[in-house]
Amino acid sequence: MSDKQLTVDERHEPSDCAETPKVETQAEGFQAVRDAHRSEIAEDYVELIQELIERSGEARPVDIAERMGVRQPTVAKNLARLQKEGLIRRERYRSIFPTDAGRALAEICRERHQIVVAFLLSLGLDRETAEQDADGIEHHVSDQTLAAFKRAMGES
Amino acid sequence: MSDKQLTVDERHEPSDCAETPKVETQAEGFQAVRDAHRSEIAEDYVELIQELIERSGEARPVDIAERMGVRQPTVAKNLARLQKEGLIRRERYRSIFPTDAGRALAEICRERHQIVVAFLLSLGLDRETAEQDADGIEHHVSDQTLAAFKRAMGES
DNA sequence: CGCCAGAATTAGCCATGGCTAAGTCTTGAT
DNA sequence: ATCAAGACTTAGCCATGGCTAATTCTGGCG
Ligand SMILES: [Mn+2]
Ligand SMILES: [Mn+2]
Ligand SMILES: [Mn+2]
Ligand SMILES: [Mn+2]
Repeated sequence: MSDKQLTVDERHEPSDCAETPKVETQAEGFQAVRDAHRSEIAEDYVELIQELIERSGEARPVDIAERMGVRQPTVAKNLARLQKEGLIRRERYRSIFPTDAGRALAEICRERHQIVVAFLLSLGLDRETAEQDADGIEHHVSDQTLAAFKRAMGES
Repeated sequence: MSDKQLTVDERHEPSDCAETPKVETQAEGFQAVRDAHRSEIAEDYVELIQELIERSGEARPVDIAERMGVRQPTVAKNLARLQKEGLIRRERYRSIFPTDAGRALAEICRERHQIVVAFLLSLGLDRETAEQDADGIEHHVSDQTLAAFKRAMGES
C-alpha cells in the first residue's frame, strides 16, 4: 500500500471497514473471472453445437450465428479457434461436428447449465429469465457453489 | 433453419428434445451476457476505487493493480476509459477520485455484490469461495434474480 | 443442365484488455 | 538540496471477438 504523493486536503479517515478480503485472494478472484471469460465462448459453442445436432441432426454456422445473436463471420472465426483447440472437426462448406473432447466438454457444460437453470427456477424465476441469467452465471460457478445449488434444491 | 448440403450418412434423427428455448430469446440472452461483460470493468473498478478510498483514504493505480491482479499499464488504460465515460476524475501522478456518477455506480455495484455474497454464504459456502464466485456472478444477475436472492435469504 | 439464392469463407476494419519496455515524475531519505 | 526508488505514463505488441464487404461454393429448381 503506497503512502506517497498525497495532498493534505485530499486525505480521508480510513474507516477501518468490516470487510477485509485479503489482497491476494481478491486478485485471484478477478484472475479466475478473466480465465472463465476466456473459456466461455468455447463452452457456449460446443454446448450449442451439441444441442443443434440433437435437435435437428446438424450444426451449421448459419444456425449457430442465429442462436448466438452474432454474424456469420464471427462464428467462422470462433469455430476456427475451436478447431485449433481440438474441440470440433470440420470440412469446408459442411456441417460442424464435435470431437470426443468437444462432446465431453459439451456434456459438462450442459449439465452445469441445467443445474443453474433448475436452481434459478427453484427460486421462483420465470424460465426465460432463468435461462438468460444462467448463460452468464454458469461460467462463474465453482464446483463448491454448484454443489451448494444441488444441495439447496435437494432440500425442497 | 437450413436443410441443405447434407450428406445422407451424416443425418441424425431429431430427437424432439424437451427444452426448446426459442431462438430469439436465446440470442437475446447471449447478447445480454456480452453487454454485461462490456460494463464489467467499469463496475469492478469504481467499486474497488470506492472501497480503497474508504479503507485507506485514497485510490492509487498501483493499489488497484495489485487488487485486480493486473499490471499498472493495464490499469492506466482502463482508467483512461473510465475517465472518458465520466466515472472518475484524475490529475496526472495523483490519486483517483470517483465523480458523482462513479460513486452512484459504485454504490449500486457494492450493494449488488453484497447481496450475492450474502446469498452464497447463506447456501453454506465459505467466505473466500463466495467472494470469488460473486465477483463473476454479480454482473449476470438480473433485477428479478437479485430480488429472488433477497427473498430466499429473508425466508431463513 | 445450368442458374442463382443463400450458405460459407476471406479480407480487413475496430474496440477491448492483457502485456513488456522504456521514459518521466514525485517524494522520502540521506 | 540531491537523488534514487518506486509510482505513473507512454508506446507498442498481441489475442480476442465483434463487424461489413466482397468472394466462393453448394444444391435445389426451372
Ligand atoms: Mn454461457
Ligand atoms: Mn449455457
Ligand atoms: Mn465483478
Ligand atoms: Mn461473465
